[in-house]
Amino acid sequence: MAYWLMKSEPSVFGIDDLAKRPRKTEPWDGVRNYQARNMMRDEMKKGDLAFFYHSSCPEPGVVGIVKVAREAYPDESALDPESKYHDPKSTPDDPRWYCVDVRLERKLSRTIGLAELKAQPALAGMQLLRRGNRLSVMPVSDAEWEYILGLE
DNA sequence: GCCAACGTTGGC
DNA sequence: GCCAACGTTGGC
Repeated sequence: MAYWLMKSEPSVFGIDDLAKRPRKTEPWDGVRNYQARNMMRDEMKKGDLAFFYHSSCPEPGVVGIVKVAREAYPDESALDPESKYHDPKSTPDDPRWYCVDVRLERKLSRTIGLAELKAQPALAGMQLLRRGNRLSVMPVSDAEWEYILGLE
């Protein structure tokens, strides 16, 4: 079982939006970065856990835990001309983009903010904290996972 | 709104 | 294959 971190802008889709979904489950679509896609498509397994991270907002940070409910399948939003995630280079026969389904495990009791994460020497090597990091889906080590939950 | 850091695109 | 231009991300 692997651990992950997945970013979303709460003004677009936040943890409270996920909580309101039927069965608290939602396709994690719209990822348009090859590295992130490859991790979702090739490495994410059903049952894996991920931190739900709020980005581009007043208090960026980890706000909850989600579980991978369905492994990667073609991202239909790429095929939909009406979607803002539409990619004309993706076709049903040769889908370029993939998504997984995530289900809310639980909201954290509080936001564990980016500033707080940065202040932890134990997390100095975390991918999220590396300079210029822009990946929206990234792995989290077992040690990082447990340490962050210990901060809650 | 600014800007640094990337990723992608396309001409050559 | 190189690289400049451009677009996007995301913290501040």
